[in-house]
Amino acid sequence: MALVIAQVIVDVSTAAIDRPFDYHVPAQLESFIHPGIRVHIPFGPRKVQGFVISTSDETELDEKKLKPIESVVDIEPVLTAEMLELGKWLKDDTLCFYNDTLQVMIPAALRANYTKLVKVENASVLSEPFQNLLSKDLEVDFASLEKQHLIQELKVHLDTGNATIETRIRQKAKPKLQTVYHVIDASIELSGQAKKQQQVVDWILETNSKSFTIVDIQKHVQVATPVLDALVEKKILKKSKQEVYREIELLADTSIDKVVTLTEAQKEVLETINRAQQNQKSETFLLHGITGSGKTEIYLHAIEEALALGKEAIMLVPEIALTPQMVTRFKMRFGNQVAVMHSGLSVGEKYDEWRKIHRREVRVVVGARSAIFAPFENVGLLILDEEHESSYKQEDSPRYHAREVAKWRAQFANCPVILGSATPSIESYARAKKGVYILLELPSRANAKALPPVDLIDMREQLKGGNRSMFSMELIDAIRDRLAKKEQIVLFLNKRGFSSFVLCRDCGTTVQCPNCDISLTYHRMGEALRCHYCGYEELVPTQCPHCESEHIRFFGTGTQKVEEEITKLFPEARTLRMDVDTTRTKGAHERILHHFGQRQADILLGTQMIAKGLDFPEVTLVGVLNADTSLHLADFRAAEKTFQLITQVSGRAGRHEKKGHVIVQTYDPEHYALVNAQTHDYLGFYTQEMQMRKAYQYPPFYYLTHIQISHPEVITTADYAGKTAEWLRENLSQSTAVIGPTASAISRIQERYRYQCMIKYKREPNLTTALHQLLKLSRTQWEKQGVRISIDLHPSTIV
DNA sequence: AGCACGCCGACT
DNA sequence: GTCGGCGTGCTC
Repeated sequence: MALVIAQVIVDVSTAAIDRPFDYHVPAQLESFIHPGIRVHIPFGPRKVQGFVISTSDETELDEKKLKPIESVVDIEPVLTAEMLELGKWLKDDTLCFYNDTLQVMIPAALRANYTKLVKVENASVLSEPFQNLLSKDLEVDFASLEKQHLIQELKVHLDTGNATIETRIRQKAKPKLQTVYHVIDASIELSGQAKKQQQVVDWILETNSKSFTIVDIQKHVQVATPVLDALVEKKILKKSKQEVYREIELLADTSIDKVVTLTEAQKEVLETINRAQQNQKSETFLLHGITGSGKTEIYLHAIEEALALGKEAIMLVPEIALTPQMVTRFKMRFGNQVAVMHSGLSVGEKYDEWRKIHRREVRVVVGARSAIFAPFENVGLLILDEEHESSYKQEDSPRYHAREVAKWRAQFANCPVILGSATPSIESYARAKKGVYILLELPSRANAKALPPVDLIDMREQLKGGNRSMFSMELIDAIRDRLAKKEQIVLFLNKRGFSSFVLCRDCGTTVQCPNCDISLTYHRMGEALRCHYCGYEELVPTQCPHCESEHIRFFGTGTQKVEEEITKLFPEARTLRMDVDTTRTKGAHERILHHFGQRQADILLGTQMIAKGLDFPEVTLVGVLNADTSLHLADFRAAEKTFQLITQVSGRAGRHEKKGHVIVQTYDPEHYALVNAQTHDYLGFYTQEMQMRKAYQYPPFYYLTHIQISHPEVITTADYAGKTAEWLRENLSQSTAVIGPTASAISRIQERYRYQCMIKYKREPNLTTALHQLLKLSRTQWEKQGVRISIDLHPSTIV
């Protein structure tokens, strides 16, 4: 009999371990071991989990060196063959380890949790605190012993063999189980005293039930589990556990899905896409359609085509656009054929949605970034709505971009990708112009409504005129007018790169985070100051920590402050505020929008999260309070982001019968990003922005790679950043520019100073090889000094 | 990443 | 004399 060997990627993310390890497959496991199955394996002195990536009947190693696989974690593979391939590509594309890319493709619930567990033979010889920690099967967590300073004592018992240590591998969530009662024999006689039990039996006979849950019966008979258990005891019922999915709450809004007849323009676009689907062509379409042009309707029809062809579809939307409105629309169209994945779900809920996909119970997935890894095996269509959104890029390792993953999967599956947006990213539009993508345009609104007029209000003029509030006279008048007409208003506060902080008016001190070089952000809730980078939190001081002055107060324009001013200006208006503070709890997001949709408020005030996807017929005024904050970021995409933002919010006004109006307040009304947003001129903006990108040598004319060096001491950081730049200049071609090192915009995060280098290049065939060498150099020589290096091959924001 | 093996200072 | 510090090197 052939010797069976499995190649395993071990769940340890380190360079030295980043390769397959061979394991012997014991005979009794042979039929279970397939690529994509996870296994428990001994690794050195410990036990870990790993992914089987392939099997074979030979090994290059000495056979006797192989250890056997201990057990399988899964019955069915959690990763398809495609995923194993995708992971291999993705690790090279993002410069991370194979294990990282495989882990990112499975739901968090399945990722292993390792705990060291101490088992004791004889508890009576232990000290009292030690005994108190033990569970009833004489086990205790190693970490809790450490906390109680019982390691010394443990060592003694490890030596005598009275205690042993083992690693326990746990999963974060399990399938939810529900108790089901099955009827065995309802004809058994009950004693006259058992009234409740009799009621149950009567109900069973009446409805002729074969099985039911406690929830089912409680709708008709008031019973608790003891009664049912008594019936189980009498062999009338039998109890069993059954897997159920966690129910995801949806505030149903049936008005959303009306069957729409497509316009000629929509039909044409759809036909082009469907042709690619039918011909199994892996093409990338850039669907450029202005807000309200009916892109979603095209997605829905294209998905229908995919389903008709017997294929599956994945649709990505940015996190904040994954509104209940959007989800409901999909649920109404595709019923229980859809799984939904977004960050609002608990780990368990995400796991359940993932299992629906895994078991092929659904054929459509709507979700945020990570839904691109939906384990379908017969994908026919991939869609990224709002393709320009930065949330498609994961900002920590593996730093993947969902757009690139989508294109890879499309090529693998021979199917099209649709990138849709009203304001495509400059890179994507440039690619479409070059013919790399196929450009599809929807230049007018589906209901032929004109885009709303946009007024740019120069806030400098307001200031000159003596108006020091954050509302211009024009905006105040417009709000007053809409309130009188009982129409709704959306006010948008641009908070990108902006937050409220505490400032001492006497000495000018701002309260800084002790770990990061950044001002703490003021949160009214709990009167706390929080660091947005490390989570540090403290109470708002009543005295300046520097000069002890009591004239310390928070500054900056938070949504709460705007809300106060609205109340002052318009006492009669009902305002809903939507920001990180009011949407922290589960479902809060949905509730606020639902209330606004039900017209329980006149004004919806919010940040980024209200910029997208909202469609309320009564909204006729959109106000942008401060267009500038995103304009002056130290980021080459600042203008692009501002243009996109203003265009997106403007699209919220007057989508239906009533005419809309947009007021944008700014200190820089001549800026091309704002002027082009005012005239709804994407092409105009694109043309000017491309000139800037060309002049300053930014993407899409040049590629960028961002390298960050960090260390607890500033001198060491600067020193190694210099070494990095020097090394890059020596090892990259002449035409490639290495910029820096410079201190990062946030010079310290979590007690580590940060310096960065930027590589600008047009063609650098050896880039990844060189970067691998740099990483190796850093690992072997710099890491000992505590220097950390992180590389982002295609940075989307530069902070 | 862990964990063991291995070589030099302060203690019963 | 031993206990224990953390440097180095390996994990199929």
